[in-house]
Amino acid sequence: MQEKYSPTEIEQAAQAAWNAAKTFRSSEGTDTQKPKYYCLSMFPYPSGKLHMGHVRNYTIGDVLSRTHRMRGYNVMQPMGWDAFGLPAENAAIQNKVPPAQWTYDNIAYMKTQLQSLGFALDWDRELATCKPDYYKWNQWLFLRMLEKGIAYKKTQVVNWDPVDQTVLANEQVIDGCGWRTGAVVEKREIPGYYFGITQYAEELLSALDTLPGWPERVKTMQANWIGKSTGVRFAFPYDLSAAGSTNLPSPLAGEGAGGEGASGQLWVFTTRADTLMGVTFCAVAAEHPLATRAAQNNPALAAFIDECKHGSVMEADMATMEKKGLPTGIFVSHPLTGAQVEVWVGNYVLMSYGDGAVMGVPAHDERDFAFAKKYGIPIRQVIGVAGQTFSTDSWAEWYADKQRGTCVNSGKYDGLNHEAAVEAIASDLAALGLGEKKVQFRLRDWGVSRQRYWGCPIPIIHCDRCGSVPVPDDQLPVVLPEDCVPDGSGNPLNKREDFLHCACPQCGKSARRETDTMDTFVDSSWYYARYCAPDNVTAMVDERTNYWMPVDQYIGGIEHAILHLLYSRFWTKVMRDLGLVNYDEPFANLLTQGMVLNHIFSRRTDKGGIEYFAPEEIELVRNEGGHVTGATSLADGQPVDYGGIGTMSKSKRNGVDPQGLIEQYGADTARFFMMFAAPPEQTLEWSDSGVEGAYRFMKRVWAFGVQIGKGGASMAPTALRREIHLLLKQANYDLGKLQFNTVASACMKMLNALEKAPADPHAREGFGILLRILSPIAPHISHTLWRELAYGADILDAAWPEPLAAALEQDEQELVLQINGKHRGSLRVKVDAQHTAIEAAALGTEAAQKFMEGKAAKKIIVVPGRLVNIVV
RNA sequence: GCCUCGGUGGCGAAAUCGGUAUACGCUGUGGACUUAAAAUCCACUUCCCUUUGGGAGUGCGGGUUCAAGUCCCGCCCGAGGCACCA
Repeated sequence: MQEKYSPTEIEQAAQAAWNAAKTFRSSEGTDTQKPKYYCLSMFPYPSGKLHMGHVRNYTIGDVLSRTHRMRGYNVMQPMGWDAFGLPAENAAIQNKVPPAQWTYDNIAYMKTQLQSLGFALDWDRELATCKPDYYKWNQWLFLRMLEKGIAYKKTQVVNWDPVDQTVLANEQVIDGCGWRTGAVVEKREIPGYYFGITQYAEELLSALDTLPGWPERVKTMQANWIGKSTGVRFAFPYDLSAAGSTNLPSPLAGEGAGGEGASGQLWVFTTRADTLMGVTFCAVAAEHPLATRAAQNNPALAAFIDECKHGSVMEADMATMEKKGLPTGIFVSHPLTGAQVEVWVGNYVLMSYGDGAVMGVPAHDERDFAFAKKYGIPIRQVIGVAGQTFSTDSWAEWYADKQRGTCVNSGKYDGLNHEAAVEAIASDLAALGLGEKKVQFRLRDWGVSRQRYWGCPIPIIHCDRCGSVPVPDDQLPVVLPEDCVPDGSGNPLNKREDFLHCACPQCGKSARRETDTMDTFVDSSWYYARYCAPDNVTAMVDERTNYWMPVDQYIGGIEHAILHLLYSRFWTKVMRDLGLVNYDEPFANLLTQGMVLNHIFSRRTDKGGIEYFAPEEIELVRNEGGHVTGATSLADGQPVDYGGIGTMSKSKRNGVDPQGLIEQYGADTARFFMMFAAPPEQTLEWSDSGVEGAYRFMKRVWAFGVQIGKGGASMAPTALRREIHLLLKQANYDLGKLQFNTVASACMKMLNALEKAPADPHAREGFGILLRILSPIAPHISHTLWRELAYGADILDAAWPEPLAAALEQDEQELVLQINGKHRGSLRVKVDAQHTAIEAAALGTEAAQKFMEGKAAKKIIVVPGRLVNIVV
């Protein structure tokens, strides 16, 4: 055994041994005695290099995999590549390399990085979503969903760059302008395919209760996203044939929502039907038929509608922009009073949400209040709270209070509370045939069409005679050509005659292939199921999937809390309903790791885009307190904008490559430091100060192993033995909480204790416990020392240590002494001492005598095993 | 803007059910070893006060309690998400 700790040597040897023995190959049912444990970390996008977020993610998964293996589970931990996506196209634009080649090169390099970290991965199950044998099944399931009506076609609104004549991703829109051209982005409606996730809204919401292994915050976020609300959908009738505002209400006007005829009904949804008597205007989206109609002979309105169509489609932009509106001159009738209500076009009303129209109640909705103040629309109070005075001068929180408010100025509804008023008004609307109570979801259907090259082709053929025809199953997969090089001016598939040209499956005549590809969230919605049957060429999944699924522990970034996790849950339910799998939910337990953050530096390009700088390309400017305030480019010495801290990502170029760390200190140090730095769920601002400490610890573990020898053990209890077992108890408790930073601490505390008593008869037992607790975090050094010190053949086959009750026993314990809640000393008592004895002992202490100042004790609180508080 | 989470020494953090705030580590300071440096080891390291002792203290302001980092109310700041980044 070498005197000196040499990580490169022992890590390469350990990894070679694992590879040769295929140690981490998993198989189903070979050992039916063992419960299965499917441990899955979210697969990476092959962006080029690993970053610290990956190291954190995959080390967490590895710690859990190795711990469960030692605890006797049949473990599977696979790895693959989320290989389709936008960055490959951006790289192609920059370097003129085909996305396929760039992606495969990145996968090859990142695989060597993952392997050098010593993860217990079953590489036999590796998959990449850009390979036809994987995405064939995206296409196959798409066709099944089309047959069942879960997939369908309708128009979608996209960001359109008028200069590049191309669709932009939200990420490519900066302050409403195209990232490369600087042109003001337009909203454009184009056809696209959707998945009917709203058909599953109710189950996606209620089934959250069947997921006790998910963090509450993730379930709350998903529930809010699905956004179930009970309200009233009702109509304002209108008749435009009688011009002007004097037209009489005609509640019996023609049926149909938002009809385009002269008469019709303007439908809206509200959760505050109790405020219906306070409606003073309606607002519709720029694309609403009534807006279109009004604009026909109103040039100012037409111009405003045009203006509404500029800017991005992002909700965050919509919510923060200035709320603007313009009256249409069209009046609709209040469904209950018949009063005339003017219709406005509002830039904040979305056509894609609900009916594309809302009622305006300025007195009881903060946004409507601001809108009404701005445009001089009447404000009519219809809700009151006892003791509060309403004023149209400024908004007050209670105006929208559902709990305390009751109806006022509302005729027959006066005095009713929120619920009673909603019931009464809903039933009156229903009697008129103008509305009903309705459950509505905020969740929208999932638009999956992307006007991009590097993705899974949508298996549709367009025929002039037959229309959109599904590609027959026996012609799947529709293979994406891998030699295209996008140039930023649209999808290169549109120029590929060999891809475009095909025969119509129905009539056999010449036809054109669909060039849109699928959202990459489709790829990641079922990869976890494919890992279970990666080699099946005749089916998407098979019985092995039902053995392994659901995933016992899923680990990934909190940024995926809503979209990826919700889409995966939806996809699972679709597969279940198609009879492909027998489980309802894909992920039994979920650990959402906090993001690893780093400073972001950027500069505006002359066209209004943003150019990011990597940390190694800049020099930091700090203030006296050491806080980063700015930076300059090393290349040109000119200042760059400091964007604060944010997630490490390829696009912001602020990722830190772990390679240097691994080469300098070894994988064990990198892994240990990553686990030690913070608890997994917490956001972590990257800093490598402290890596030295982790490395020092590894060296000390090695040095202790070198000098401990192979001596035997005695049974006599010692202080060391008690301390080691106490730390072990704590470590096992923390492991159960997935709090690995304190497990790492426990390892350090164990070593501190061992170093103080190297000659203790229990030192060898204690070191054996330390090695096993450490092994999931730093597997190479533990593997090597376990074998060298003859604890056993392979530490992976060793039993996980449990604390011994005999080692923890004690007959005295120390209690904290408080006087009036202040810490004043301590006292030692027998473990089995009665309360009265403890009280007497406490009162007899010197500290009690001193701080009670001769006063009598009013009350004595004894917390067993912890403290005594004397109140005087 | 909306939804979710977080804020504890100079820094990363710990504190299990409301019960000793700052474990473990980093940095720093002093010392040992060395011709010297590195490495290693030892000691100290929340702040304030004149102490051998005492006081304050977990983003800010209130509250509940014998006792609050932990529970309640109101703010401030940071991060994640907001449906075409993944």
